[in-house]
Order: sequence, then C-alpha cells, then structure tokens
Amino acid sequence: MTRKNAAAEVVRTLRERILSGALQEGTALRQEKIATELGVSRIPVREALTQLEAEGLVKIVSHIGAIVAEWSLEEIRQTFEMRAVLETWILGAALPFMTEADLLKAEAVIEEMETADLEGWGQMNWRFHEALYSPSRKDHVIAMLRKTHENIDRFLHMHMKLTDGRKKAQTDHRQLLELCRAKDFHRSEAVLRNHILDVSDRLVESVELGRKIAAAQRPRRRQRRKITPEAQQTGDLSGDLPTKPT
Amino acid sequence: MTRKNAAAEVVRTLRERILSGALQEGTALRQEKIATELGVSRIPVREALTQLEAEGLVKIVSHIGAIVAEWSLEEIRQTFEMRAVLETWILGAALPFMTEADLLKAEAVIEEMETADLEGWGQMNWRFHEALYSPSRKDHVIAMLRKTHENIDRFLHMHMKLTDGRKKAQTDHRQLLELCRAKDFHRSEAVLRNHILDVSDRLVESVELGRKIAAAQRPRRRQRRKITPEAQQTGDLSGDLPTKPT
DNA sequence: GAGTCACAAATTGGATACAATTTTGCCACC
DNA sequence: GGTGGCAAAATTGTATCCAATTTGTGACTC
Repeated sequence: MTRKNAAAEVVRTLRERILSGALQEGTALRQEKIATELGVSRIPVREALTQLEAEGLVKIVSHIGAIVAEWSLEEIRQTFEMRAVLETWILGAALPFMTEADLLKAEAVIEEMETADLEGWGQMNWRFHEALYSPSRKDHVIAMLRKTHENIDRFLHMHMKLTDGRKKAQTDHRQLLELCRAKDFHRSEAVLRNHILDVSDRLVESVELGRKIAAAQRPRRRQRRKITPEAQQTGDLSGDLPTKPT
Repeated sequence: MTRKNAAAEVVRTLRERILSGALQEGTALRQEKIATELGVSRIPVREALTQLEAEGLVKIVSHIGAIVAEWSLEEIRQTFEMRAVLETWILGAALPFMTEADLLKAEAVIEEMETADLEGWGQMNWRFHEALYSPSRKDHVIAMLRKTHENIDRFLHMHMKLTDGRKKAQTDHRQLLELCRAKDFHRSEAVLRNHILDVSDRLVESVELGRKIAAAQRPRRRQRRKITPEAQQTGDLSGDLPTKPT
C-alpha cells in the first residue's frame, strides 16, 4: 500500500510517538534527522511540524527549531476545567435523546477497557465519553472535544503509567452509565464533573512527579541552540515509513 | 523594515482578507497565484495554508487545493452555543476578582466602539469581552476563546454589514457592564448568555441570506478542479507585501 | 583569568526544479 | 447528440540547493 502523502504520514508517526510518550516533552525535533530516518526530505517534515504545532503538540520557534510542546500545569488544569464545563453541558443535552442502544455501546466500551493495555486506553476512554455525548447531535462540539482529549491524552497516558487510576475511572464510568440510564440529569452531571476534575487533580500531580523524575534523569548535557535535546532522543523512527524505492 | 518570516506574513495577509470578507468562503486559494502576488515562493504559502487550516479558516484537500472554509449554519450555531456555555462560566469565575479598573477598561472599549468602523468592530468586541473575563486569570481558556472569536469573526462581520446589529450589541454590553459592576452573578450570566445566543440566531439568518445573495451573483462559470473559484477571486493581493529586492 | 569580538559550524527558512496527481479538452465512437 | 477514453494542461507534492540566522569556539585584549 503506497501512501498518498508523505507529510500526512510524518504527522501520524510523530503524533503517535508524542502521544505515547516515546517522544517526551521538550525533546528537540530536528528536521534533517527526522527526514532521513523516515526516508523523506525536509519539506514534508516541516509541514508535519507546522500541523502538529497547530494541534498543540509541538512548539516551533523561528530559526531555532521545534520541540515537543511543554504544557504548564496550569494549562493542563484549565483544559480539564473547560472539559468539565463543556462535557457536563453536552451530557445534559444528550440525555433526553439517549437510547438503550447508546447505553449498550458505552457499556461495551467499558468492557473492552477492562482488558485493554495502556496504549489503547486513552482512545477507548474517549470512545466511552463520545458514546454518551453523541446523542446530543452536536457533532461540531464533539469534534472539538475530541481534539482536546487527544491533546491531553499524553498526560493521561503518563498518569496511568505512574499510578493505577484506571480502576477508579472504571467505577466512575459504570456509575455514570447507570445514572444516564436512569436519566438522572442532576447526578449524572455531578458525577461526570467530579470524574473529570478528580482525574485532573491526580493527573496534574502525576505530571509534576513525572517531570521531576525526567529532570533528575538528565542533569548532564548542556544547552544547545537554546533547545535542550533532553535525552538526545528523536527516537529511532526508522522503519516506520517504507523507504522510497528511489 | 524587513520581515523575519515570509510564511507568517502570508498568514497575516490571508487571514485578514478572509476575516474581512474580501476572500469569500469557497474561494479557491491557488498556491502559485498567491505566491507570485505576494512575491514569495510556494513554500511559505503552503505553510500559511496549513496554519490557516488549523485555525479553521481554510480547508485543504490533498492534491486538489485549498479553499476558504465553508462553515455550515449548524457549525456556526454550535460554536456560539459553546461560547455561551464557556463564557458564562468564565464570567462567573471572573466576577469575584473584578475591580473597578477592569470595569473602566471595558467601558472604554464600549466608548471606542461607538465610533468604530466595521473593520475594527469585531476585534474591539472581543477586547470588551476579554476585559470582563481576564480577572478570572484563566489565561489559557481566554486564549482559546480568542481563537474561537477570531474564527467566527468573519460571520459577525457579514452580519454587521447586512443588518445593523451594532446598536443592540452596544446596549447589551452596557447592561452587562452594569450588572458586573453590581456583582450580580445570576443576571449578568443570563444577559451574557442571551447576548451571545441572540447574536447567534440573527447572525445565522444573515449568513444564510448573505450566501443566497452570493450564490445568486455567480450562477455562471462551471466547476474547475472540483473547487469552484466562486467569483474568480483570490483577490488582488499585490502590494500587501514588499516585493523582494531581488 | 575573564570578557569580547570574529569567524566557523549547524540548523532552519526559502527558492527553484522536478515528480505525481487531477482536471479538462478533444476526438473517436455509439 | 451524448459518452467514454486518452493526452495535454494545470496544479499540488516533494526533493535539492542556496540564503539567513543562530550558536559554538577560539583567539585576542585587558
């Protein structure tokens, strides 16, 4: 299968690496290096970086370079607050239209999550939430929320790796599901709100801890072009793209 | 004064043209044409288009081209709903910290808007809202809202050009300001909510009307590359950028 | 020895050139 | 007259090359 778009493929690869934590925040993304490792020229790489910057995953400084974006704890907190506000609202808007079929779909996702590994967990988590919101028919809002989820997914990933918050999430999800089934507007919104804000608090702690650990692991190596190549990664990306057959 | 970044300048120019309505929705954005008219190569133009796509102002289809993004009425409606939800929330969060200085700043913007022309109106409108939200200290949320405002600014622009909704907006703004001064949480949020949703309803009507007018004005010219170059614009952009001195 | 200036190396930004893809105009054919 | 297919034209995607910018290094000065 031949790809249509080198740039799109680079975006996919880099995004995956960032979301999974393979490329940690602060890591320098050198165009040339990525280009050679992925078997393309720098042009599609630059385009990919631009797109990822728009997504909030990468930060580009003109003439200096690109790094995996570092979100402040405050930014993360506020993003979760926004989620709490928007998602409780959209849940309320969805409840009147929610059918048993919707609930069963959400329930199936919960079951799936029981045995899911860490990698796929974040995406499934979103699929659960989405199942509850989609009856609202507010597709554009949902699309926006999906982007938000994706952006903070890497922090969720880090959190779930450090602590085992998945159990708590599962019970929250089941409780939320039952309240939705009972069409209990007030309590379902309250549970959702608490679920989001609770995860936020714990997650922020995890991120803080994770950053301290990461900082302790690399006290050596001094700055270079104002951008520290952290663990001199950029990861070995070779093999992710088929090298051009000339 | 020599610019640092050709791409950034192209973004600025194109964004301005789109927001002001000089480039109408659906207009094809041909890379080569824009490049020559702005005196740069296609590389920065492509980068600009990518960025604008992320902002939601442009839509790019691989191997086909870019057009000024066409938002469905439903998308516009939902965006305003999100605004209503988020902005009432953040207003409530800002109220306890709001000082007379903040109120005076907002009041000054209202005064400024009395005599503002259509072009600058949208930006001032945002400055007013921002003044009320900034005491919340939720900078990241505010930044996000700014982007949202900017995205729908072009529809607001179209609306204000067709109907004279500015008078109504001004009275709404003054009323909101006084309720904030009185720290009346409940009523200020209600007024803000109604203000946003009311504008939304009227604006959607205007956009619908505006599109009908636009459609009637160009029944000729058949499709070309699946993208209709609407009023064969791309506008005369020459002169916006200093042509490179060789 | 510390600070400073100049120059070299590394890296990104942009322009030109070429390849790939899509559209369209044209012509045969039904 | 309409339709399908093929080739040319137009346009986008990518590679390569050159320019601009930043950072690192070392010599020189005080």
